[in-house]
Amino acid sequence: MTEVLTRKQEITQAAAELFQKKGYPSTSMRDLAAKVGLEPSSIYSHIKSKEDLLSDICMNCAFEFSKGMQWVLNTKSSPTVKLELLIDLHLKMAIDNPSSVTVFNDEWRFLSPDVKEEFLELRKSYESLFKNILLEGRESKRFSINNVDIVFELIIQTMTIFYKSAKKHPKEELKRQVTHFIKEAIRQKLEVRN
Amino acid sequence: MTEVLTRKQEITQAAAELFQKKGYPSTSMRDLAAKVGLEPSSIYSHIKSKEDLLSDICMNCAFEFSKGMQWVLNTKSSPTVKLELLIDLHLKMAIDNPSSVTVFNDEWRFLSPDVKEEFLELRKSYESLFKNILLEGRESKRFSINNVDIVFELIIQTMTIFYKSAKKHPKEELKRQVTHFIKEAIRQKLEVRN
DNA sequence: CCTACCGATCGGTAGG
DNA sequence: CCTACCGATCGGTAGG
Repeated sequence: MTEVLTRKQEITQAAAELFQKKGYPSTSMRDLAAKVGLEPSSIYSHIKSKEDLLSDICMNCAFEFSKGMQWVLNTKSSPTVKLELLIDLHLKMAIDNPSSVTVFNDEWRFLSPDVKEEFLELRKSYESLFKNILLEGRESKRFSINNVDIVFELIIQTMTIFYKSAKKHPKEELKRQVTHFIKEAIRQKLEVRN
Repeated sequence: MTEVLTRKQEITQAAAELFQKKGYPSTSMRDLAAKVGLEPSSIYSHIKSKEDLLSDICMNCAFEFSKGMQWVLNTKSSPTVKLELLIDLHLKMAIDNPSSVTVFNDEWRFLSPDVKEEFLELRKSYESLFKNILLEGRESKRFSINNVDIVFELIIQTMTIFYKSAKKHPKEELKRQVTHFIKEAIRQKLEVRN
């Protein structure tokens, strides 16, 4: 039973690596078969379609991010700490499964319409919860944020460095620099009274 | 004579829009032909190959960025002003030709090996000049930058918001927010003497 | 998990 | 700029 899961997971993992390297549309099932040492048609004993592989990878990441967000919210910590925990979450996702997260980020537009709709709903919910933390931080005078939508996107883009450069820099260094960069960018300057 | 150029440019522009929307590998010459109102084979009266379209788009952007960098360096202004001008440059590129810049950023990996090599050389040179400005700012105590390589990548990633969100926000608002975000992120905190 | 095979689509050419 | 067409490759199925 674990044997079946393992085989399918092995294929899915190999697919994630190929989708990352070559992109989803130009990865062929023959590429994938060669990578896992099977004949092309044999792949279909384990998975339903090429489309399903992409769905599995993207939706899995989406759920992991949602779960991570719930965990962060449950800590009931300050906006500053929540933001730090979210940076950790994005780093952890990138370190644990770099291929899947890259595919999740760059190849989701090739999802079939149905799955894409579900995917975008999850993402929208995640974005909304993230922005709430930024708003909370602004209202409590911890963050200096003029336009929450723009700053949210800036933070998200900033964190993509985790999987675009994960190999080039040590994990802890990356975490320190990114956290510092983001926190300084939105730091509330206290007025100095003379 | 301008007629010839115009027709080719029209096709290249249409290609950029399709490559952006569907990705290079899954854009077919039949898609492109339909978009410009020709039969598939007629495209080849104006361009040499699908590959050449991608090369034109990517290399053109690369040269424009290089030219922009030279212009900025020639101002011989302070690192702070140079950084602001580079942010303007990235914004201007994204506004003037959003499709091409997106393709330049996301689809260059599909360039043929020869062109890719040339492309990466141009990019490496651009990165090097950009980092020099950051170093200059750090040495003159204007920027607080711990790891130049990481901060460079953070800034570049930050600026991708220009073409990922150009439609969602007014240009001037985007420029103000992004410039503020980056400058605060690397701002040198002056020590306060009591 | 394999052999054999399918219809569809691809980038591109010949010839006018 | 079009008609006609090519070989290659695609995702996937039938049948065992």
